[in-house]
Amino acid sequence: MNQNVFDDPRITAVGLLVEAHAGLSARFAAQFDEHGLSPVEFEVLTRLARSPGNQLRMTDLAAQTSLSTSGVTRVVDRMERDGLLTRRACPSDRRSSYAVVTASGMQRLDETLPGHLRIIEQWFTGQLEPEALRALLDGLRRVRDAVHPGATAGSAGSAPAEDEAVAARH
Amino acid sequence: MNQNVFDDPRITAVGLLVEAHAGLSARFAAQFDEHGLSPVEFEVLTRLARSPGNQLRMTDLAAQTSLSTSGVTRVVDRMERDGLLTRRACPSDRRSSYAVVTASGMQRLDETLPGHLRIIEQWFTGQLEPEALRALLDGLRRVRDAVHPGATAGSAGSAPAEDEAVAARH
DNA sequence: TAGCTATAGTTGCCCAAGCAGTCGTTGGGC
DNA sequence: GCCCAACGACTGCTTGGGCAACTATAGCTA
Repeated sequence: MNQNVFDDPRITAVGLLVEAHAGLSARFAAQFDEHGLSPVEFEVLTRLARSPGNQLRMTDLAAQTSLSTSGVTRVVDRMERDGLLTRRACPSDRRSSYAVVTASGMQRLDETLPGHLRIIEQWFTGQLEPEALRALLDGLRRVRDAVHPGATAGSAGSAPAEDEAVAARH
Repeated sequence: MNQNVFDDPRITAVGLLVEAHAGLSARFAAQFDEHGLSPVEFEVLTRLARSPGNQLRMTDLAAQTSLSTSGVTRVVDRMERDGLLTRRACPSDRRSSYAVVTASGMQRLDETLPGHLRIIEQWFTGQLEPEALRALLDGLRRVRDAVHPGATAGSAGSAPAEDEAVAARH
């Protein structure tokens, strides 16, 4: 077999993206863990916290996260059990329910966020000069726009503001 | 709560990285699936195929992939069942065994790789002019070097050729 | 208003993977 | 040569998450 295939610059490029992502994710996970949160829980918490009223319908939450609706049901189960979230009935549609961040949940998030930002700074954004960082982010944005975050977010319809979120604005 | 925290450029930066990665991963997974492979299986196959003799000891394979040793045991189980791999006893150390790619495994890989490269080209490298791509990869490399892929790979010792790619060095 | 279809959420079942414990093997110290 | 700590692989147990089936509600159409 053509051994050189694996030296193809395209393979290398993907390798870099994957490794950078994996490395950062590991750092994040370790810090979340210090605050008793899993990566998904942190994601859920931020998504809710940035939404009006600190709440979101289960489906919308699923659309904004990396989870399926059944996945959301279970994460919310756990987080409700841990007191970070509550379910609240939707007055206008009895099928729907909101996941709402509790005071305790907000507090947990407040405790976690500063460290999280520090880690991003330390291992990601702070690694590059402003100009190089800008170039990196521009590139990522173009790739992101191409592959469409639809895979992850793409909640068509009711999602506010075209989504975005852990995403990008522009 | 300070709503603006979520507009922090650091959060946005991470969002871009995560979404670009997730979007690409989804495309890859879909194409792998067309060839009856999961992402892990593809990773295992490439790692072995690029190693001398198309083989690697279980532990080294684990070190080069995103899996634990027990994870490797099971993936290799499945792939052996499917005829893509075989286990071979290590003559010099009876504790170790090699995972070896079979002819059928190599063929599967050959069928899969061209499409994979095409997808990388189409959604990633081909999205940017050469200069912008170079800048993106430089940035990724610096971040990767900082977070050390050690978290994912870190196979000290016997790993061949300093590797690269989805891997890590020293 | 009766009926039909689409939607929101939950649950049963399954699978993939990690951790920790086990067993056999090895190699160094003496 | 003997002993013991370290190592390589595998297995039991548990956890997280997806898909598909199911229930209840909405809302359109006639």
